[in-house]
Amino acid sequence: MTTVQPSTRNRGSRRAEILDAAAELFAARGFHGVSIEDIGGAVGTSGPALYRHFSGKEALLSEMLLDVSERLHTSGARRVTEAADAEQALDALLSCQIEFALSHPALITVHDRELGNVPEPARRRIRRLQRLYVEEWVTVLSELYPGRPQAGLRAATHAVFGLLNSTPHSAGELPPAAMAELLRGMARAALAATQG
Amino acid sequence: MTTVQPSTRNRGSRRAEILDAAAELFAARGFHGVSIEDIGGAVGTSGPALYRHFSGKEALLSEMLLDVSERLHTSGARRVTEAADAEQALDALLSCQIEFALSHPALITVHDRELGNVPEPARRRIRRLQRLYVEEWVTVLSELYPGRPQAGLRAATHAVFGLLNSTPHSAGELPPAAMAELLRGMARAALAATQG
DNA sequence: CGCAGATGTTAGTCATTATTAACGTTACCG
DNA sequence: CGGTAACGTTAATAATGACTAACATCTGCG
Repeated sequence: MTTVQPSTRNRGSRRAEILDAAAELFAARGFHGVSIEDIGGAVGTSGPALYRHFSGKEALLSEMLLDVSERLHTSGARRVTEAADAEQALDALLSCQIEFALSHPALITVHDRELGNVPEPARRRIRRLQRLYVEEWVTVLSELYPGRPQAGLRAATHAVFGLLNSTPHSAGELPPAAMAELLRGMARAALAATQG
Repeated sequence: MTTVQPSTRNRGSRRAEILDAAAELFAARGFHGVSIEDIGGAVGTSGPALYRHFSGKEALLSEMLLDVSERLHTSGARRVTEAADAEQALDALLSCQIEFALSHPALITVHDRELGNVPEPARRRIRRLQRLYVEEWVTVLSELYPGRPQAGLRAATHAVFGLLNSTPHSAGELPPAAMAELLRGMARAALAATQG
């Protein structure tokens, strides 16, 4: 009855659709709280159809987190090299992170909750990308606030991530643009306060 | 063989022990990623022994989250009423939250991840306590920074929670006292930057 | 002593769930 | 046309896991 033209569809669009749906579900109920059947249902197919696109549930999660880590890291890195000075570099990092957090809250949520469920080959790669991303921030901050110990800057970076990623918890309190400006201002001030 | 004196034990100490172990496990692997068997194993008994202390897995989680919400809310409320002015009240709130986050990272983690798995009678109570706690912050902030819209202050409060609760992610980067001071300074600055 | 209560244990039970198997269908390509 | 690749479907299968039942044990108290 409902005949959707299958092969006219964009190549790989199905994979993306599944990843999106899974991200929402994982964010809402946690990796183990979501069944393959749930994910299938969310994209209109039922259950085992997923195995035509992913080798398993863990592989799906792995790909999702790997993609997020890569996007954050590479877009951050690119914008930093384009920046004229440390001040602008920090602005670029803040923009990237805020834009991502506001437009993909589910991905952000899953990204910092579910690493523990990623199996080992991929886990290491994701960790490495996360570490590199943090180091981008620390490098910029070191240049901007010289003389402050790296350990403190690293902790401050994590704290700012926590601040920026709070977005999913305050869903809809403010319009996105206002939220973005609020977060940027708070993050900048928090980082500047890094030294007592 | 290994005979531990059972009834000489502190009354209710077993419950607390179980709650502690469960908090660690839930924080590490998520509610659905932990089995009753796992929790039992973590306290030296095996599996169904838990049902002597809790009516089920969900009840265990409910009690855990209810307790956290209550402790945050009531200790915050008490210290706020003791404060001489809004400035001191904010300091008190910051102290409570930071102390709690640093000393019970697992509880903090579970508290803001697993509300969705709490069944309905308790869910509502926890939500109410959380809302009240946020309102304590917003009230103090309104007094401290008059003229700023409540919606912005609410969003800022959530953002500061995210900042302070980042503790589990930067485990051991800094000694606790230094971490506490760093977080306090960053949070204060972030809140002060609430207005553009 | 002998019972009560608190706390465990092991062996079911029953549902859920990831994954695989076996089997269509549809569209394009030679 | 005929075949093949992409994509789905509905049954198994096999494991896991929450919860219950039936059965100890041990302490303290009358």
